[in-house]
Amino acid sequence: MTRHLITSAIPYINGIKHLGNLVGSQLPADLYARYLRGRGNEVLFLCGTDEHGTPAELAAAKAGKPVAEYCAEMWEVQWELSQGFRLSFDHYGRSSSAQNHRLTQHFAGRLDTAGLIEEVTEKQVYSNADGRFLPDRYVEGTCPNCGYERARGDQCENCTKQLDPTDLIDARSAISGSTDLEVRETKHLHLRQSAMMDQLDSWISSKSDWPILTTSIAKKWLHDGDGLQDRGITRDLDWGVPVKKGDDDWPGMEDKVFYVWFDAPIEYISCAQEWVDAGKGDNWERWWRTDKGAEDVTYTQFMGKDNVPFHTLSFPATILGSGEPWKLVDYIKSFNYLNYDGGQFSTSQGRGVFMDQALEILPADYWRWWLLSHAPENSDSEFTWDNFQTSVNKDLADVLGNFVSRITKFCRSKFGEAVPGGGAYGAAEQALIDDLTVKTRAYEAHMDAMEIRKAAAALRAIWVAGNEYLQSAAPWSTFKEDPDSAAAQVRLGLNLIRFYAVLSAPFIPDAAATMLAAMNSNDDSWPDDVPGALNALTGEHAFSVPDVLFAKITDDQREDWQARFAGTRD
RNA sequence: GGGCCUGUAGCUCAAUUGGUUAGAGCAGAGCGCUCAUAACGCUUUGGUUGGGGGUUCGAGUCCCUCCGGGCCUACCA
Repeated sequence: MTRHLITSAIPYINGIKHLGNLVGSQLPADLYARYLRGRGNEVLFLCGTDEHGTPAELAAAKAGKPVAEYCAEMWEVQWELSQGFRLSFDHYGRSSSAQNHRLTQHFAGRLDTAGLIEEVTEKQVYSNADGRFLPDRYVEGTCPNCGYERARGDQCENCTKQLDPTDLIDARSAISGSTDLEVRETKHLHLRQSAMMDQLDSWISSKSDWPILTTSIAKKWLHDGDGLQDRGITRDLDWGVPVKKGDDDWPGMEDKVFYVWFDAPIEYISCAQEWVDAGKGDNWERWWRTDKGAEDVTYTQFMGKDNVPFHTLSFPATILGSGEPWKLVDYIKSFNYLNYDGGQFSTSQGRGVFMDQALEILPADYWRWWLLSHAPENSDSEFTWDNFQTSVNKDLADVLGNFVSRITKFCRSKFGEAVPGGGAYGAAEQALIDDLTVKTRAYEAHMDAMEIRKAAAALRAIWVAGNEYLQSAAPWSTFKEDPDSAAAQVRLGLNLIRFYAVLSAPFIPDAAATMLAAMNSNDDSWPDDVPGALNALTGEHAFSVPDVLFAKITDDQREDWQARFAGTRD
């Protein structure tokens, strides 16, 4: 048994996430957590909401609510949805928690003591009408290069020229449209990442087994131009972690907060404290402090590719720079994007399927199966309703669901609703058991390597093997001549259902629970011993015939949903 | 502009990292079965691996070039 700390990138607070967000971090993290728990490992799986920053304030303003209230409500919404998708977090925290405030301030103090914080006076655009400083991309205007009228202050998306907000002609606030802008001086703290470039570089270089997507992004930042740049870690905002050095005030930094990307990853640690404070655990340091028991922890992070720089560089710089023995990440699994029917999912345009809508139309298992078996691991992948309907109907309804249905119903009609005890496994049964042993080990190898699509294919092959066996054993024929042999065949079939329930639980937990319950069993131990697992249910053990596990998606439903989600939300 | 990823059968994806005749699932065709959600099983048709050139005994894999798709580019997060 080993100990695994798993975190998913924490989703931003300003709205309900779409399926692309879900499959990019939380869902695969959950798959891995469930798998490792299933195999008897000790797992701490943490996630939460990322609540600070300009978009949260704007979303709250749009909703007409104080930002704290808005975030609290959205946390509740996201939490409920995560439960709906059966995401098995040990704790779902908040980056706005008191624990995270304290720890963020603690890290800042340590970094300052280590000489890694620099105070820099810089010029930023201030909007008098909005009463706030504007991030570059919240300044809009006409591009001096191409004349595009909606260029942003950081870059013109029409001609891709890099811009400075002061370059824009007729600059205006993207928030209010006000042109009453001025450039003001403001003082900010910078994290001297440049001083840690070599240390980070050698650390990244030691991770030869990480996905190319992860290391190539990190190395690009490390080696591009003059190398890793210092980064501002404070902002002129109201909502966030107040700038302090540990418990002490930071002179000159009153009314400022830490930048969301400084405090958000720290929430991974704070979340473990929240977990303890919520009474769910009793020692968070043994997961996070290598001097207090975390030296044997394997830490895996899951995230979309857009989050990679913060997890490979900024957050490690924070941890290493503190000079304290915090646990560093051991493996980063990053994902490409899921596209929607020929384009991108779009939160702003409401294009695609969002988590709440998905659960309104189908149970979580359908989505989990499709999303995980099509996870965008090597390149962007694409959701289409045709593909979704076909995959779900074929894999879940026909291959797995129908298998459960045919064997339980056959047994009920010939032997009644108890495992028949007659006969004994013969050569054909042994061949199946041997085959399943090989296939199970292959499935485990893919799961261990976090090769999600391959694991899904391996699991499906395990389901298919059951149908192949039933077809060749043909207990409906055997029964006429030799009821005892048919009994053994059916007994193996029923054992397969329990076996499938255990193996499939990481992907489709609800169906797995239904299958296990139908087999009237609590034994969900991982089949390290496949022959033993396929002899677990013995004669006279009562079971029940479950309802249809997976109803098929009809053509009408598919067309309906395709039309409903093509345009804008609502 | 720069960097990275990517292009394989009608569709979604593999290919032990340069090694025999490029494989699966779905869709299509045929056969079988009748326990089952018109489900299952078996057989089978599909490929000039985006185009072109090069290195090599050997290239989907390495190099060059062109074409297409995507992401990132540090103040959105």
